[in-house]
Amino acid sequence: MRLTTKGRYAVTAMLDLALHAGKGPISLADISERQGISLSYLEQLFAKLRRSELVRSVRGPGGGYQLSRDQVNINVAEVIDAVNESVDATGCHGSGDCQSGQTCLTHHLWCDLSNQIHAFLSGISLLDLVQRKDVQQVAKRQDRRYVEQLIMSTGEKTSADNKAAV
Amino acid sequence: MRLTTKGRYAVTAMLDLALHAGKGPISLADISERQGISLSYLEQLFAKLRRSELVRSVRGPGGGYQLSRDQVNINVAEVIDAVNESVDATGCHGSGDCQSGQTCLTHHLWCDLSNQIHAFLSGISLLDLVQRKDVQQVAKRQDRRYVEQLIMSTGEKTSADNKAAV
DNA sequence: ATTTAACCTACTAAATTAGTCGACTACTCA
DNA sequence: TGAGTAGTCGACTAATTTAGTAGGTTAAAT
Repeated sequence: MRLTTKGRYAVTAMLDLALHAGKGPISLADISERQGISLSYLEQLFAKLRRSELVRSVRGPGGGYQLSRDQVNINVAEVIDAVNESVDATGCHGSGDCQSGQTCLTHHLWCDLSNQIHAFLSGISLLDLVQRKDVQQVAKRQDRRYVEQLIMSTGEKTSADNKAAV
Repeated sequence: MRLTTKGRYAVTAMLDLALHAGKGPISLADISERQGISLSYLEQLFAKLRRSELVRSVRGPGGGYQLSRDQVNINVAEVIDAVNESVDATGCHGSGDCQSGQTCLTHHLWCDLSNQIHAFLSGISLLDLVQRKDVQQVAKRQDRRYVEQLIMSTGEKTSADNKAAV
């Protein structure tokens, strides 16, 4: 079982998408900015998320990504699975041939744990997360920071060319 | 959070110790043989288990390791913590400074998951495992194999004094 | 004294993570 | 039509961790 920044980044990015849903496609550059994840790394993760049909992409200017399903129908376990190839805690991926073809002493323990974790994570949808108070607070802080940054940079570049107000 | 062979090996080895308790100290060579874990690697793991005071060692011939506490008072989470430095699922180790000093969007989610996993694993003692049917069956198979191997090797040595076979 | 087995340190190969870089393609808008 | 935006793709890299090796030292039993 591995639960590293990879899976965490994926869930965070998907949650960012969920939080900004209904405003058209969200670019990876925006997510990168808001969540502090490198753009190129996000590209890799979203390639997998797209293959798992969790997101849809729109190319060209104004393009980006959108959730391909309703927020209530995407759970955290799916997202992690998509980038991490499973939250399995066994070494034999559940097959039971852990010790030279036979089950090891603790095989069933890890199976139980895997089920436990999977049950927990698959019981949490993106909608659940979006509705959490702590998530909303952090999102608010991030959006504020994001807009400030935008004004700063556009102010420096061109004073008139101001396309995004939010 | 990492749950790899490292933590699994540690739990397996501790369970082996629990299963063969009351027969004096168990050598790492025996555990290595029965559980298919490299001796040198076991040494590293047991150095940590000893530092965490989960096992006591006896040096010299007939020496080995013993559980330092009653089986019912050692749980799986402790064992993993001892070798793995925690089953924490957050990237910030619970401190909440995940995104440049502030909590990231999904911080609380990973805290919840960590608690969930910890609660599950700390609720399982070595005694619980020893009493499980599936564990007893695997242990029986391993002991049988171990005795067979022992007879084989001693029989070959005394007859022709050749130490390398199998 | 010899053997056994814990103890300790340092090294290594392989895998994985977390990224970078550069080129290319699809699309929009002026 | 062409400039610019943003996804797509593949290859490459640095750092970290895992899993395991190797070699020696120390304590105890016979």
